[in-house]
Amino acid sequence: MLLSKLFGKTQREIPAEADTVSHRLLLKSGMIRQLAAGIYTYLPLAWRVIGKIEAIVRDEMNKAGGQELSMPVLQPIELWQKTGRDLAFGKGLFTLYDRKERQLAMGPTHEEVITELVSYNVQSYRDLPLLLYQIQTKFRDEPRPRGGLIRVREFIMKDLYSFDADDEGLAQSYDKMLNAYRNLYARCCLPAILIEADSGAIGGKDSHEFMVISESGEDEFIYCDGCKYAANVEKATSVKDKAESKQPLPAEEVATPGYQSIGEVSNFLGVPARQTLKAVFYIADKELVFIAIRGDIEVNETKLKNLLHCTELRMAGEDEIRAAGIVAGSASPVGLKDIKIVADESVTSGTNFVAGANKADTHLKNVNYNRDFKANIVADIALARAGEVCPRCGGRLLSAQGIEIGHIFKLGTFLSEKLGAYYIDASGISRPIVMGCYGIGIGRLMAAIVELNHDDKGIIWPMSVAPYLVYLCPLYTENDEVVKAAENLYAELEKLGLEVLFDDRTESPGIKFNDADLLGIPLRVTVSPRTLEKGSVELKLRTEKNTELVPLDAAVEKIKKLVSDTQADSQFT
RNA sequence: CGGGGUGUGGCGCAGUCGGCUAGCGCGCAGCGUUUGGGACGCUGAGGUCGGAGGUUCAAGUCCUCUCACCCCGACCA
Repeated sequence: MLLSKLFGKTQREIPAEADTVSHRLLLKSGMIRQLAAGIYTYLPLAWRVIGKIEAIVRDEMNKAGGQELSMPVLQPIELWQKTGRDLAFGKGLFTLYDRKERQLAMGPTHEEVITELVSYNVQSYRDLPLLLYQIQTKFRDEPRPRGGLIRVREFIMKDLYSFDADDEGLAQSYDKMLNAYRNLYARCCLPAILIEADSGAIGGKDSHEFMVISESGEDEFIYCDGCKYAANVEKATSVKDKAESKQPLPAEEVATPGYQSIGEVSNFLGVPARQTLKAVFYIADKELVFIAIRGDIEVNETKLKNLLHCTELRMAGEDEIRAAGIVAGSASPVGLKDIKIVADESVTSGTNFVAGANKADTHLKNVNYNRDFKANIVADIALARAGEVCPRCGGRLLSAQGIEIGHIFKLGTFLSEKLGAYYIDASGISRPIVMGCYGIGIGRLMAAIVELNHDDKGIIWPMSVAPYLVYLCPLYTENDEVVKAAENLYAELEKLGLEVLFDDRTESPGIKFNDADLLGIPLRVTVSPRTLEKGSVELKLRTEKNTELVPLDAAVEKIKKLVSDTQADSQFT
């Protein structure tokens, strides 16, 4: 490809709104352009990268036994109503009306469509297992797109759906995908970390995410160096410092004039925060819920939401709390009636807590669970934090910020039951098909690769996904010798099928080198009067600092070797 | 949805107390001189100042409404 003909220009300056590394570099290199919030055009260079990532993903899916197909973007809303997931997605669903006033959803994912399809095509256990996948554009009206390609509203996604006769079959399919994912990330030079995850709106039981550590990521996960434990904060559990466990003392009121927050109250009374109980109020699908949790622990809203089986959960406003007759600042589960109380496990294991008294400027000392109050539900709704103790091995937990580059789910049978996807087993009994689904955001993957492979000069594409492998860079293009040598090289490399970006522009060396670095093409080949004087060309890998002079007649061989060597390397990173 | 911010050529920005023809840098086009890490000179093209309404002799500048985008939060496979 001649650079002079390539559509898309590198930018000297970039829009101020770009704040993540990948967003900046993809804009500066002229590879993407934003059309609206979370909606991007991929220019030719980016599209080549996308194509290469897709090819790797496709290859791994096929190797695992997947069959590719394509499904509609436009999906009747009734299909979503059947599974109830129109509510789970809520406003995240892009919808529109056709001329007959029928409502359609722009597919945010395709479990409904594929399950409907499979229900039609599968009747017998002999038809199972089945792995079907698609690589398509999906739509989600995210409340806040961000980070360039990290979180968008229109995105290319690979989704594979597995269909098995039973849980054991599902476990096998799940393992196959786990394996395929590991391979594919390795091929893309991404050090992906497998973590336990919450399954969110999609439902189901087991779920894992693949994360890549990056400050541009929007997920936090907790992990342990001692063992393999790693989980999204939404899901993570931890062992907290113990509260005291002594003989319960008689409860007594104490005056706490003007002290409301846990910090203030524990300070004033000289009691550690873990010996206090705090009250937090949520509105779960319009119902006010009282949360009792130890003062030093935060509520994990994901756990709470799952526990309450609600679709909408938010913190209650002060007026809503007051309307329920509760004294904000001194709220207490003690003596409370007619309000659902959810207690974190932490409140049941300690003794003699300080809690509110439901009376202004007053708290209660020596409050004990069971004796002084009871909860409707007791469960783990605590947020795990770095520094706490690992639930598996007793080590110290750490936390990291990351980009979610893959999410896999054991769905089970709830979708097949709702959509009538049943099969007849060997003994002639009708059973629901057991499902799994396995997603990867292709564009986000590209952004993640940039996040993890760059320097202050620009992108450093791994050979496996680079838009071109060789950046052919003649200097002093008014020099006929240079042009001739470069054109010969170009022809020979093209003949070998190597993808070459030929910088045929009459620009100064500085501009050419800087563009080469910015675009991140793995191998730069410089031809100039200086190199030709020695009958050579200069080779430089984007990953390396130093350059190497190679005789003209050996150049093609050497380039070929460098390209295939690094490509092979990258598969095992 | 709550909080904060920004909208002026393709990109980055300036524009005072309302004042006359809306500027600068980059990029773009032409010519010439240059050239191993973003050269220089000259010439030139390119603008509904986000939009609507208002105040005024006069609005990029003031007022009202509105739209878009960004950041934090909520939210989010």
